[in-house]
Amino acid sequence: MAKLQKSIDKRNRLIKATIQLVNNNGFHATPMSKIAKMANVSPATIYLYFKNKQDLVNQTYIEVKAKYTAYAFETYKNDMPIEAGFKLIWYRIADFKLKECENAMFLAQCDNTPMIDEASRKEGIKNLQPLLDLWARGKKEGIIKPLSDYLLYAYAINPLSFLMITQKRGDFQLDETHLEEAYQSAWGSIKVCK
Amino acid sequence: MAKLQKSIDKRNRLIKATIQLVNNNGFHATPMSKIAKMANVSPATIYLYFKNKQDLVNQTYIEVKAKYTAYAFETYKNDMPIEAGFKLIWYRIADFKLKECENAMFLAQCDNTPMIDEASRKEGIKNLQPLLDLWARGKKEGIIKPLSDYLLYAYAINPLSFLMITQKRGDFQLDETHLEEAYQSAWGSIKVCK
DNA sequence: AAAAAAAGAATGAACATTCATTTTTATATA
DNA sequence: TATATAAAAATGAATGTTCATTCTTTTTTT
Repeated sequence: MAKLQKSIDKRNRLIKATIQLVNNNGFHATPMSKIAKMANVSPATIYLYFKNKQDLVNQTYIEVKAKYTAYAFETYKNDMPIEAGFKLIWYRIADFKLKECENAMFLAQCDNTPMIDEASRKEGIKNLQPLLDLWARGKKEGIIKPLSDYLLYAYAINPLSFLMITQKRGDFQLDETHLEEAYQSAWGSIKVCK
Repeated sequence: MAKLQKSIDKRNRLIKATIQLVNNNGFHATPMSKIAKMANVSPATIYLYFKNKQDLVNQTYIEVKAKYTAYAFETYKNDMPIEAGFKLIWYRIADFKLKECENAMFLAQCDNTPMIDEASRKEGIKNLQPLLDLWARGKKEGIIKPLSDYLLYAYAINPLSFLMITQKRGDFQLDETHLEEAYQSAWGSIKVCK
């Protein structure tokens, strides 16, 4: 147990270092040697945990994506009313993007560059199912516009990534008021207008 | 004239090659030698046109951003009615993102990674002024929600980037119908609801 | 005392940038 | 107009560095 514990801890430090360094410098400008140093480990040790650099970043992506969706759906029950359920998930996602900024920035970079394997990307998307189910239910009930999931995601969820990035750059502060406004815009863009 | 013409042509080829290679491989996985080869030029020649690799990518960014905004506002007049003006600009932007996919993908990658200098990024944003002016006018007239420009951009414009990327990945096809739906979502998220 | 984990140093490839020449272009002269 | 020459542009090869990965040895665990 002690051994396994130690290993997991080391692995976590490597993943954490990868996130921070890739956020600041990008994937290819992040040398394995720096990751090792930040994780207090020898460069060679990384290869005991990961096959190579690509594998390290793929696994990091999958892990962060899983953490993200776990957080998003933690308190959601799939029999909730549509709008309440959506609001809950939306605020959880917003929360994650603002509080777990490091993780969210990492995902944004992965999702907008060719740095992640196609397979790992697919793997990461799976966890979003509960939201897609909610939308399907909402469409059936005539509450949510009958649009492609991609369109719904583009308008209801993705703007949060943009706002997080501008916030991280210091151009803009996303406070409580803004958050409520953003939610209204998100809901306004996907709900059926009466 | 012949000489200058030739130079501009070479510079254009270098910028085009940079866009294509960075789109496919990312900034740091794109060697100068490959850029040179694709532009039919010696590696050393690049340094006659650009100070170094960072300068090359910065200038490419600024140039593409300028092309993007020029296209967006080409037919817009600043005395147009709010909704008509917005609709015009929105469709021009959509058009650009779908037709000039290479250019748009490049901008998306630049805007979501640390690959561009802060100064060049600022430079690129300036050209967006006509849209901000339109929004200011719309807010004054009570037609557009009194939100921060960043929020308006996040909901009205940025989703197009996400849709373009998913389209490029082949996950989703953004046809005429979808485009109309997307416009309705965009306008729905920023217009004052009556 | 054997096996597993970790380490630091070594290896070899890739790369940005520069250097020494060559080629092209522009200019001046006859 | 044709030729010589200076200047500019372009080149391929060289340079020195950085880096991912592996190798050999040491340390820790069982």
